[in-house]
Amino acid sequence: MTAGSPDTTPDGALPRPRGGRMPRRERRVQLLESALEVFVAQGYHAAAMDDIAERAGVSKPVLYQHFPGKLDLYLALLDASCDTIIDGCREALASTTANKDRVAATMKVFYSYVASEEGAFRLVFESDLTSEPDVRERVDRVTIECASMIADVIRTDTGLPDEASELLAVSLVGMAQVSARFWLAGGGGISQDDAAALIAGLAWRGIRGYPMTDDH
Amino acid sequence: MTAGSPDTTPDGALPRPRGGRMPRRERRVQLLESALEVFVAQGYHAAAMDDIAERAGVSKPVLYQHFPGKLDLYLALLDASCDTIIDGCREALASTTANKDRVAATMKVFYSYVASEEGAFRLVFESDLTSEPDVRERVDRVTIECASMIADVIRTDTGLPDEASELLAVSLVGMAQVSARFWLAGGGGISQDDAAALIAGLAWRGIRGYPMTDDH
DNA sequence: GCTGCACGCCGATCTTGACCTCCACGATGT
DNA sequence: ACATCGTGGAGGTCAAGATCGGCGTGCAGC
Repeated sequence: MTAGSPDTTPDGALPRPRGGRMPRRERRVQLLESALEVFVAQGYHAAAMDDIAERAGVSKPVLYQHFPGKLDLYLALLDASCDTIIDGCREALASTTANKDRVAATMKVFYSYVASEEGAFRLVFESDLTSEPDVRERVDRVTIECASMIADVIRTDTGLPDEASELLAVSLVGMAQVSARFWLAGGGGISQDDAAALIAGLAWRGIRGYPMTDDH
Repeated sequence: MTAGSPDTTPDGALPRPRGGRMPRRERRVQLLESALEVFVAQGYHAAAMDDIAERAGVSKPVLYQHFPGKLDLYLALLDASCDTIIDGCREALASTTANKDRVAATMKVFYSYVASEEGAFRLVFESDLTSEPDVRERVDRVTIECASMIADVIRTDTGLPDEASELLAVSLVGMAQVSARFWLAGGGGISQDDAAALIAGLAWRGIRGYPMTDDH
């Protein structure tokens, strides 16, 4: 079994002779970490199970002992990432009752999610497997659940009908996720906090402009 | 050569005996139309050259007579779709000097682009081939060029620094494209014009809130 | 009318990458 | 010594991109 350099496995651990093994649960966690790195770097289609196994420093059958198939491995990671951003959004909205602060907190959550070291957001915002229904369902659910929480606030405070509130909420989610990804790709001309505050300011100015008496 | 039903090719034309042929330029146009239908419906990876050939009512070697490979076929369609939205955005911004109307016109363009019958926007906003550099470059260029045009207006009217203007512009682009796609998927509870106007109103309220004296 | 050529076309096949599995090995605990 | 567990070298299988070698038609020239 080849290693990247003499005496170490690809992740820098000491070489493990045949049977140099881990408890099953530790191995599963390690495989997920390696898989995430590969899927984030290459996307689903360009990532081969060979690549993932190599990154984990194991052979391919080990992957199949823990996951029924490649798609299952991907969905396990996607689920975790979806939960992260949905939970974060919920917590941000619940963290205060002041709407201006809710907007700021939510924007901060999106920027932190996109900025996180392991890049799990790419499985949600930049998936190349959305033709697969199980993936599409999860990716859409992120937008729908985040928007739904935001729409509840909009509806309560503006009296706008459901469809309008939902569409406004979705556009705020779109603003957050597209600008955060652009900020990340742009190499940080603005700090993360300043960028999040800037876009939160735009969002707040926009959304506070809907008084209760407004109708369209 | 089999057909979907007796006496017709898949596109409903009468069967063409061997040698029933088209001039080269007409054939190329027809192949592009068929390819677009298949890529839009299935995405790049799930679309097979067999599928495209069958949709066009020809054999696979005919595809390779007009396009060096699958990726080239996809890029030809992607380029056309990118040009459509960039040109539309430019025309919308140039159509008036009133900023409020610029915002409305640009939003209308995004909603019309997403609503268009053949669904070419999916190659730009929902591509599953962004791990391929040639695709990534084009898809990013749409966001960057649209945002750049919008940022010029923002910078001129607010005096905000370049990076801030760009980021605000990108968030407006994100708001447009994500809300338009959500509106399309939602089955039209709101009319296209009402939806575009609603989101344009949010955008306008947000962006007009940056007076020249504002600093961050 | 015949022949040769240009053009557009296709059935069959090749090639290859990658998902997934077979069968057996080594380490560990009892 | 044996059972169990975690593991790997090797390879089966197949889908799909791409190509080979040749065919049929229409037309111009003789």
